[in-house]
Amino acid sequence: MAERPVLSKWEMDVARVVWEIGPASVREIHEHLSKQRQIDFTTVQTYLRRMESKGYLNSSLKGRIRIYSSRTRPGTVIRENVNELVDRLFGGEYMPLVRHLIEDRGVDREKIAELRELIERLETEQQQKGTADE
Amino acid sequence: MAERPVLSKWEMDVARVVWEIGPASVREIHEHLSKQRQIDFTTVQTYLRRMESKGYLNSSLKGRIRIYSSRTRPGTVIRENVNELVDRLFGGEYMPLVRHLIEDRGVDREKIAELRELIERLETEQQQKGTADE
DNA sequence: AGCTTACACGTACACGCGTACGTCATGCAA
DNA sequence: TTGCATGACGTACGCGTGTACGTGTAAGCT
Repeated sequence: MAERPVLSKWEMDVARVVWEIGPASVREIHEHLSKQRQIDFTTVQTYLRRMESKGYLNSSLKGRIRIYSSRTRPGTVIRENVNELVDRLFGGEYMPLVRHLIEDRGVDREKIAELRELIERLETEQQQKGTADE
Repeated sequence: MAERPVLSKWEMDVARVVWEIGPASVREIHEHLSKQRQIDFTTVQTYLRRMESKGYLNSSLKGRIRIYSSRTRPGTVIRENVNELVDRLFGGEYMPLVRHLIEDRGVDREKIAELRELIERLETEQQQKGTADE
């Protein structure tokens, strides 16, 4: 578990783009981000540089163009961030967050079905582990 | 929905204490926090000052002691933070986060029961709304 | 060959945050 | 009544972050 400095708010957006489009030049990443918000080319460049030095990205020169690629999988970064929030806001317990989410946001039929299916699956997995114990 | 500057990482911890113990002096809050981590009295004082100017706290002098109390309910702040994270990491969709939480952390029997109960309840609520539609 | 464009890279700068010191006033003890 | 303790409040400082400019250089166009 690499001990990385955290990604800042906006760096995270850059990371999301890199995950989405894969290894890419600054320009490509910038173009992608520009669709979502006004942001300067060199600002993106700075983000990428910093993210590389933080260990989140790799880069190499292809000709005179620098290509950045991700060193971290989305799942890892998401987990780190979610854990952080769960610790901070819910004292490390994640069920209250689950509860908050579905109570606060509300669920339609579709989501209920999804949840139902999910716990169905988890229960059978659980049972398999369970039979070993008893 | 007051447009407040966000609470920083550590300010959040202070907020949690204020929510927990209610209106309190700097010293009381500092003592509470000290149990969790080494932190200077005046640092807490600075946090409280800044949090008041951000609109999260009220304060008044009781004699020569300043008493801080919360202007915001935990639910509100939690919601803001969770929304922020859901936007940033999951593009605004909260179900992927629910999924992430229970898949990543795993659930024991107890939690499955809790979930089951929760969606049971939601379903009946849903149904009541549903009958109006059809 | 000279000019323009595109890009890398160093540098900058203001603001927020985490942390704390120093000063001044006030209340209590001797 | 003269200290000492306690607390408020102003101030500071370094680091991270959001943002971008300026300079140098290489590639392509004329």
